[in-house]
Amino acid sequence: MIGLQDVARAAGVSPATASRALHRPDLVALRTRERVEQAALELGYRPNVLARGLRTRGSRTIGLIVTDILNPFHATLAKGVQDAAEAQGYTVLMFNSDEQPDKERRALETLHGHLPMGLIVVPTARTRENLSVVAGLPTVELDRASGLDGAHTVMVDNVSGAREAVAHLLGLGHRHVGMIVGNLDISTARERLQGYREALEAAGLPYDDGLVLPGDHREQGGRLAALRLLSGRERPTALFVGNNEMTVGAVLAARELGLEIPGDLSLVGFDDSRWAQTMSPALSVVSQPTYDLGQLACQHLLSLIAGQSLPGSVRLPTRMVYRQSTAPATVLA
Amino acid sequence: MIGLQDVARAAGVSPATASRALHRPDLVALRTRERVEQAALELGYRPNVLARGLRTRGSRTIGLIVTDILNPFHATLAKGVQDAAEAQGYTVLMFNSDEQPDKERRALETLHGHLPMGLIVVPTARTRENLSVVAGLPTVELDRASGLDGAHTVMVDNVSGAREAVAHLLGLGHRHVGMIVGNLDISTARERLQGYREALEAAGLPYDDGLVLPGDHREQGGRLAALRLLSGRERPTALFVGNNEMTVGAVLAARELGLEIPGDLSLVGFDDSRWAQTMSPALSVVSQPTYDLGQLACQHLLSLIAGQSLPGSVRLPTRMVYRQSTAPATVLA
DNA sequence: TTCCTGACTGCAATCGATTTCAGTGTGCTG
DNA sequence: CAGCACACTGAAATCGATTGCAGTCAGGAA
Repeated sequence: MIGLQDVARAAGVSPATASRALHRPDLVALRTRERVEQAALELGYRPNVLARGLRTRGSRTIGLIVTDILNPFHATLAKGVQDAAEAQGYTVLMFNSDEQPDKERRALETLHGHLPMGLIVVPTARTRENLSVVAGLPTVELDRASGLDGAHTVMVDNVSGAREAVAHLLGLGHRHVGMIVGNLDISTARERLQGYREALEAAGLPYDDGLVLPGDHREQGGRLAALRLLSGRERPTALFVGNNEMTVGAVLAARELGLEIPGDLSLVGFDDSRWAQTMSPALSVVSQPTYDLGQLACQHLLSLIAGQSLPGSVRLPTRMVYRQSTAPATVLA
Repeated sequence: MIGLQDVARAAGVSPATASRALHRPDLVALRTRERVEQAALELGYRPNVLARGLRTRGSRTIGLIVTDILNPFHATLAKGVQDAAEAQGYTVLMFNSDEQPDKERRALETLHGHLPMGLIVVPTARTRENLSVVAGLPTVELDRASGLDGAHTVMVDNVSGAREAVAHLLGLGHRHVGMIVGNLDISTARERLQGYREALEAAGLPYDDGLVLPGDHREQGGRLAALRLLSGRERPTALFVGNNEMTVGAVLAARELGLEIPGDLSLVGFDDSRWAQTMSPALSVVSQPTYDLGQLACQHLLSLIAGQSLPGSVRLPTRMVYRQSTAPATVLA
């Protein structure tokens, strides 16, 4: 490995000068600097990030923990974060928590040893406690809020997104609108449920516990919840599903039960995706600016690292996308 | 930050002994070791990976470069790699090349500074040259072969997968089977084309240049290629598409042209996915053991790092999945 | 000429963990 | 009782880059 030593020797200067030439150009005579730069180039010098990080306690590295990289939503978040980080010369250490607090904790511990300069995390149910592992590290919570006091969060406006979706269904005349909600330990689930309730209230309809079922944010959980919800005697004629994977499950459940969409069942999902566009009928969804969310979180974090003080919480708007999975309620009277 | 110094002081020993106690237990008296372990636990000691890596030149870190994390195929590869790495206590530094040799090169340079112990890369068109940046580093090529001599590769059997898909279409009576092939600088594209040719040959049919169009591995490229292929006078009655994203494009193109699948056009894609299963008609595909591919590549790399010598190339089989996007050719006479 | 200033440069310490080498002390053998 | 081997432990060097401090030198002022 080519070290700064080698560059210095080749340029006929001390390592100290070589170091300064490369990143504090104003402190070095022009001709010296040129010699060093030339030597560095010729030798293909790459600074040893470990040594530098050790000395400066600044690794130009940030940590990212998402809950499920296989979920395109999270993959897109990750891409947004990475692109923004790379643009500023930062490297991202990415981990998966698989929604498991234990894995999240281990990821945090591993991360801690790498001395990252900041952290972006999509919280799990126990992030609030887990974050003590990296206490003091600038941290941004992405997509969800752990509930930690004074935390910086970058999220979408879940309440109004959900409200709009449910209002749309109610506007079509549906009176039994079910919801598959997700794990209520997680802020997005709570907020989307809140939006659902607000829409009902605005329409003067009562909130019915029996129409709201939790899922586990995965396809299987969505499918099971939908099967139960749609097999009851008073089956809902419309369904609002709280995340993308569970929506797949709900579609599969409807097919299993022989329910036509949107004829027998109107469906709206939260978060858009490739399959939501290509399936038939194409799915109406609450679309999120996912990539922007990731980028913004990263920029926010980098500002934080730079010592700027920023508003604690950022909300991006969602956008309702109308496709073919919703239809007016048939009047059975 | 709690350092080894602190642990040593708390345990009343020298840093040297503390270090040994934690990872060379046989060299330290039992009681000393216990004191150190206790102190480490109480103080919440986490080794500084930077310092350790600097000293040992072994960071327990591996690099991973995929071409597009937004593509679920690559996301799945990445998950496989990460899970396998984590199981062995390795941390993964992941980068995206976005299929661009320049970005790949920058990723390699950044990676190099982090002193990873090995590298897994999904090659782009110019990986062969780019790899010189990390010359000497144990490297495994994943999904594709860069063509580098003596490289270790973990791939699927593209030729036989493609052959099987095309043979299926031919078996249904199709005589004009088109292919959207991908960038021929990339080994998977070449191999899948090879399979296409072999299937034609086995059926005694001539190879027709006009039926084979390149795409760029993205949705848009697939769509444009399909539009051209399907707008000609002698339009193919069946289409084999060489990767997942381009297949979406082909489906969209068919819809634009008002072609029914499978009535007017039989379609087989390479690589399965969520949307291939939920779209209607559900898409027949050549399915790949994607997650296994990633895991295997990582295990292979870790063995390499451990100094074992291994077979240079591993091939996993594909599996043809028959769904509803193919039908017998209508006899027009 | 002498002294001073300011622009550069180099020495050496530093970050934290590992590891070589040189002790120290114990117990055992002859 | 002397001598030795062995089991432990600690001092100090090391990895490579950065940086506080001090030194050199040229040019200008007095």
